Amino acid sequence: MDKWILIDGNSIANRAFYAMPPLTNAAGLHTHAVYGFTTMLLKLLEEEKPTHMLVAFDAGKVTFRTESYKDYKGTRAKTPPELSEQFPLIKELLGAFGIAQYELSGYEADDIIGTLTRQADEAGVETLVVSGDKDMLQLASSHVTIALTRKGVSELERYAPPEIEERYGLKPLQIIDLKGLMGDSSDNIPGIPGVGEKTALKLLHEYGSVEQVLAATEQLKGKLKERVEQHKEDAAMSKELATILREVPLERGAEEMKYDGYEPAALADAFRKLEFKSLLERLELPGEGAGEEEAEAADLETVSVDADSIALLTDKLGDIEAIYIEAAGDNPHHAELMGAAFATADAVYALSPQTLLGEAGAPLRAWLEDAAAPKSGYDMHKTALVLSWQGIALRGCAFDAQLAAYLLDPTDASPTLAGVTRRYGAGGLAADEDVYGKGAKFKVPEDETLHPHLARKADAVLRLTPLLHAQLEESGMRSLFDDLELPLSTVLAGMESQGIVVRAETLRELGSEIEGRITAAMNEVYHHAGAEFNIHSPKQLGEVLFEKLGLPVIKKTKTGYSTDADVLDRLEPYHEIIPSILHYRQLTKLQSTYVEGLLKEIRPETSKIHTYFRQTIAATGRLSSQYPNLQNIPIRLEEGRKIRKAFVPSEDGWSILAADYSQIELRVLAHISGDEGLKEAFLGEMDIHTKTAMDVFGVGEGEVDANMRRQAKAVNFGIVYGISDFGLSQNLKITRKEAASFIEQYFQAFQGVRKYMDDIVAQARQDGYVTTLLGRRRYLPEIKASNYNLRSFAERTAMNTPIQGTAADIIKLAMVQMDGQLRERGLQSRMLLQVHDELVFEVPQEELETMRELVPQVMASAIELDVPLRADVSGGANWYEAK
DNA sequence: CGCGTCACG
DNA sequence: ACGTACGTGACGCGA
Repeated sequence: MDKWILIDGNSIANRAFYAMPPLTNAAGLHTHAVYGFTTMLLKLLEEEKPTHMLVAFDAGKVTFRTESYKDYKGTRAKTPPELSEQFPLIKELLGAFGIAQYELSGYEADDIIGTLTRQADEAGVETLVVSGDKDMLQLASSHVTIALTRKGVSELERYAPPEIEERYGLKPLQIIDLKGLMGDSSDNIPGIPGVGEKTALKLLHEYGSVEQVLAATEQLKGKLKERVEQHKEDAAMSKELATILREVPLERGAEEMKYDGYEPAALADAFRKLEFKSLLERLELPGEGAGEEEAEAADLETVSVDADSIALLTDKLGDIEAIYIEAAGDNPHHAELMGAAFATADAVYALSPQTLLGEAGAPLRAWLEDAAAPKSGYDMHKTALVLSWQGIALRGCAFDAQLAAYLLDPTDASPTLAGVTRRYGAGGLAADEDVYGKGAKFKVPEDETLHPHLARKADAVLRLTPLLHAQLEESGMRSLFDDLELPLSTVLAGMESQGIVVRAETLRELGSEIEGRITAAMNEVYHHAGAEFNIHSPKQLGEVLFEKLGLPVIKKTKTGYSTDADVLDRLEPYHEIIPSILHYRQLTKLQSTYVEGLLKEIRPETSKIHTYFRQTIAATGRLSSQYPNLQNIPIRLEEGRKIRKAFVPSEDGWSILAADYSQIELRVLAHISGDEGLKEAFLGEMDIHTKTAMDVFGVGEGEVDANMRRQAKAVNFGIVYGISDFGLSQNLKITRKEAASFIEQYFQAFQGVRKYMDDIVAQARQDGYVTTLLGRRRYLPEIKASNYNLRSFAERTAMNTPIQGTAADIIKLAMVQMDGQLRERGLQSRMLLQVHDELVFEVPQEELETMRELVPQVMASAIELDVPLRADVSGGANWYEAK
């Protein structure tokens, strides 16, 4: 039995374009419409198993419809360039799938499909028409089903005549009459003004067709009668325009639509070109990664060395340019060394951990520790940590391809080496997943497989190095890389290896205290609810609050009722259960994340926690912290803040010293905007929120009360985030109008800031990216999107990134300088943590005075701005007391 | 594994 | 008419 699928290519591409989040490939080409199209195709192929398939496209602007009605589709907005550039890609992709495509000058896709469905009807072939356009419903018949996209692209709603009857009370052909009466603004089909779907359906249920309605106008009444009489011609013409042509002179027949399945290799090539990694995985290609990469590697001499043959490598230490050291696991403090490869200009050597760590590996280890032996690598930060756990202190890092790739595009977090290699045109490299498997299937392969792969990776680093160097140069980020990020990676590795002592005993004491209070809060909740349930389950909690107790629904999420803290706050007046829930949530968060979570991370031998600061994650240039995250230890609420008591110095008699920048983001804003009022405020060391309150509320310093200052503080936050009246109104629980007036007042007072916000958005639109003070870039392709939400988001990002990113630049500078100072002065004090605007040290008694002076001085002078930078310092026996 | 929630700056 | 504050990471739930 044959089965045809006919797809309206233009309609589906449009749907995919607007339904999918934007996606660009390395070349900056948008690919999300192609992506959406592809997922839909894959799903259709799997579910429908068609024997014939065709995608029809509109051809050109002039069709027989524009000939009869020149305004046809006249109001339709021009296809955005982000979409039109994707049509060639879609057509190429269809080629790779082996799916027929067709377009015919003078006709639209739906006419081609209309003609084919007529043929299908005549031949009695089961057919599915896929489109986003309701007009297609007119083609439905006993053999033809119409699938319309719903929400996304892959979710289809099927309409055969019974479903159309049920939904509209109409026969398929009456869909044409429906549109004739109501028109379609997207195609600029007029219809009868004032007649919408409701009226049109009523008329059709009574009279049956446009013609019959027009013949019976005397029976109509009032305004409706007037309108129909006046627009008889429009209605007739509209019906004509809405009629899909079913007699197009097609030059192709069913034979050309035959679909025999796709060639996996051809499709994989297409996906690779489009950078559809997840789809590539879905294909599950047999022997993937073998073919071309091996051909590529054939020219490469891979020498697998062991303890007996290591001289082959150690004789050539001076020639090594690039290294690649592989470890299994994401957490470098726990990762197991898998192997290593060393690349010279003409050969690559690979070896196993036993060889590297054994007696024979000594010269190699000495070379790794030699600061005078420059080496290029990929993720040297992680490499340094993995090696440090093996007692090897990596030195002489001259280049890091991962770090370079991050600076070149910081929105691509932790790109894989295979991805970077492909993107910068340094030849093919198999993806790790294809060699190692992933998730539960992860397996370290035999050396025969592993060593050539590692060799190719080291070789890829070697070939990437000059390419990435050139790219950095071209983008003006050489100094950012050489003088800041690369040195910082070493500083970070040092901090992480050092670790911070966390007292398990203190955490356990806190934990048992919290435990009792959790039980109490839980019982209160159960008591008020009149039943026991899982409070952690938003689903169950929602049912209790909004169904059982009948509280008003404030906000919904995709999956049901929202029960977040904001909602609960608003529900507080309605029921006594609310404070108990909030308290329960607060306590369980403390217990699971901070007491139990941190306890799991303490190494029993040393009582230390070693976090992993990630340098290539945040799009703004900030660091992030994992395993565990030590950048979000509680402080705002006293109960949580006590967790900090467990963070203590690693030696007796030492202190914890913490220093944090005061208002660094607003000072950065004052500098880059050049706003006079803001600069003056900081030059005079005024309280910035009070100053803002004075200007926004137009009062004197003495008249600013706590509430005004609080509101002004929120305005300042808003300014840094890329303000919107809605966001501010939510935050302050005031009306949008009031928020808007605050913002207007702010911009009146700080006109330099307004100008900065306008200029930075304009600049982002012009250049496609924004930069920080040190030249860090972030690309914002969506700044030109036609979708309002995407564009607004990009605009706020354009305002925020230079501020947050410059603050990140500054504290990174301070860290590198601080590390230098500690060495130069031969101090024993150690830098342990960075929390975005704060640095944490452990300090021996005799250096306390020096450090209390040195740290804020280095932080404040890390860079010179038009306003002073200030850092406040504080010390104590633990992190809690250093406040 | 995605989602909702919440901890931090 | 629409839906928004910026940047992260970890936990528990439930499909």
